[in-house]
Amino acid sequence: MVALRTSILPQSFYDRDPRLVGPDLLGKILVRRQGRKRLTGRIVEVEAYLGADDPAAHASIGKTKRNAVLFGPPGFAYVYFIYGNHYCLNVSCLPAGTPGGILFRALEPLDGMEQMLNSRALDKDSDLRLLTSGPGRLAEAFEITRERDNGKDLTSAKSDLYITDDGTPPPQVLITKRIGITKAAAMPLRYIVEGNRFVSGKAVVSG
DNA sequence: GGAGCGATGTCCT
DNA sequence: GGACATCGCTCCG
Repeated sequence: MVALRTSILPQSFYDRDPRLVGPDLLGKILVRRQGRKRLTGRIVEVEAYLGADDPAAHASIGKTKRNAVLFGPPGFAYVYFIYGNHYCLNVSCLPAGTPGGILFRALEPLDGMEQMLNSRALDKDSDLRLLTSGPGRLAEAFEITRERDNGKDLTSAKSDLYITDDGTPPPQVLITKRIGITKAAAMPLRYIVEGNRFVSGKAVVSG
């Protein structure tokens, strides 16, 4: 392994249309810092959610107490609770006043897998895709909750949750329809790393 | 391996 | 009161 320079993605990275931020996030690394230890995972699947023109987006109904982070400055965590069971992590995009965000749907686990297994209540010989393939799963593996993380600055080294670029070359990106929504289901706003086995849903068979 | 479905809390109308 | 950016378990083939 070549030693690569790792840096936190700055606010300017997120101060763009989610359709540009989404594909650029693939290959970057989500980091949860817990004292000396870290949980990390490479981002392999995200979805873009827009504003008033995207009926599937939480922001489409206008600013509410719940979705306020999406209307704030770029680079902040929007965490919501869904189906009575699961948290989902997003990052805000575009300048304050203009809503938009990216939903994190799958990671390839790197560091701290033992703790992720524990958080997910899985045993050691489980399929590792069960750790972080799916928005609810990755949130649970990284112990992400609304109470703890909503509104957190993901561009600050002071945060215990942030996203880094370790210099890995950009992956081959595949664009598809979004998953698990009923409105605006045809919009091509899902971005995945082609062929990566940690992408959620059906295994992507190459060749 | 794939379709069907229940669980379960929060938000908004 | 209904919808919901999910998951894991059944049941069927």
